[in-house]
Amino acid sequence: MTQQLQAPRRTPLNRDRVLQAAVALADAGGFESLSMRRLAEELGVVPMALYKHVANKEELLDGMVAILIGEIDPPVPGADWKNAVRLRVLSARRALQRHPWARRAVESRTNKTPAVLGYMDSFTGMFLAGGFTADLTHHVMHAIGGRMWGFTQELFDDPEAPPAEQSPQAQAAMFEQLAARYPNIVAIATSKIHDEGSVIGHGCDDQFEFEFALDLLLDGFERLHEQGWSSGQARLERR
Amino acid sequence: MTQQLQAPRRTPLNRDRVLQAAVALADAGGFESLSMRRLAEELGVVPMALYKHVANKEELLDGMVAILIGEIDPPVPGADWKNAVRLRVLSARRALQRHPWARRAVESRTNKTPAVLGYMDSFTGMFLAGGFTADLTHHVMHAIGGRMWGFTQELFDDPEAPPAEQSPQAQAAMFEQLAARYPNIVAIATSKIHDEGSVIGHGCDDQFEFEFALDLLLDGFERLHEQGWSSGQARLERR
DNA sequence: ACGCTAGGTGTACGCAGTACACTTGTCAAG
DNA sequence: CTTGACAAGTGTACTGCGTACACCTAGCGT
Repeated sequence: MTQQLQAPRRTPLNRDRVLQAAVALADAGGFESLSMRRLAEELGVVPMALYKHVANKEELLDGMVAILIGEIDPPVPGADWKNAVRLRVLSARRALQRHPWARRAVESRTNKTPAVLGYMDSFTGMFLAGGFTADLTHHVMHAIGGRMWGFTQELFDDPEAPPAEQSPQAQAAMFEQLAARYPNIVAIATSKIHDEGSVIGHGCDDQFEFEFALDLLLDGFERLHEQGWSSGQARLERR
Repeated sequence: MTQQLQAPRRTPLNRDRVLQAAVALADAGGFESLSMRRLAEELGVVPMALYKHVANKEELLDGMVAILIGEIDPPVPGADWKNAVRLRVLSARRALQRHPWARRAVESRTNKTPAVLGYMDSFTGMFLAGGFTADLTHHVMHAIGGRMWGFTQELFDDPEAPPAEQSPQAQAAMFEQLAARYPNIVAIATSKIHDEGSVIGHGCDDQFEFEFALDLLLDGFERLHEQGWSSGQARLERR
């Protein structure tokens, strides 16, 4: 009785609702905009209330990463190792793209929560199941590194915000200057324009770039695997 | 006269001294410990004084990255592209290791300062000089991504701080649990122990891992280059 | 002698994370 | 029905951060 009349008596918080809200907040406003205070406000609660459910902000981030990992597809059952890995990495990549904050979160964490370990373990298992030696698997896991998480250092992010309005000759002058200072960058940018009939600063096909590197690595792994590569032998062969 | 008697009249700050001090501070205390206030204190000056020399903290970080880039060796003149790239990346890696804060700094920045562009340009030039097409060079630059900076996402960082003192049977129980939960990770860790006669948590040979992935990529680049690879053709061939 | 300017100061604001002491609603045991 | 333990939420306060803005001051060219 007292309940429905006065205080709306919102359902109490719990760890999961806190994490979900944090994810939603970061999805909407980016990694930077996620603060304990804003999160609390979003949940209609005083900041310190959150600390009944997560120990501190670090743990909050760990929990968010765990949610992210939960969204990555498990290995597809029937596939050979190469396809299995490929599909899974691309699934991870999609998850990352749904949650742009995640790259920063993963980078900032010294990953060793159960969720992270579980993901890495299952990932490792794909190579072992494919007949890789533990040795090769180990190095391969290192090599795939960040890519396992579905991202790479995006180098050519947004190439120089919209050029603002500028007279054509000013633009040409600017271009001259760029070409003088960074001839090689301009060379490859120019070749792209030629291929695609697009304007400067068109941007790259991130997905293509990502798969390019991924497949290069996977092909390399395959070759080593077929050759019975081992790290001991490799060490000896190093100049 | 007034000078040498009273106020010690320290030499005035300038942008360079500020940046150098910032680098020193971050070297000593890590990325997290670098704040404008601490930096000012280190320089014997009030925080706001720094803003006469750098616009804000972002610019400070950009300046620090520029210093870092300055420490990377230029391309060695005589070498073929592969060696040139390899040596340069390893030089970048050494610079990164001298300045542990740099990974975070580079990650957090949306790199397009002149220093960064200059480095990328010169890097690009190594491939072009090696006879790579602009097309291949472009994708290769993406693929080498973070590695160009001398780091990769270090996944297995410090594997579980020193095990603390614990009874042998407690340790064995712990191991059982780990093995049950993360069988694959344990499998590769165990194989490493076997090879090297070392204890658990020995850690990885980061340098070896780094070069492993680097060479895998470089070999891949070489193969594509020899085959006259082009992205247009590659797109067509994708399933 | 004078005022401009570059470099340094002081004060203050809003935001962050979180320690610590408190109230309050719920429910099981006496 | 009382009680008192406990989990959830509150309020206040502290420290540290980046930095806006007004001010001072020494040294210089005119």
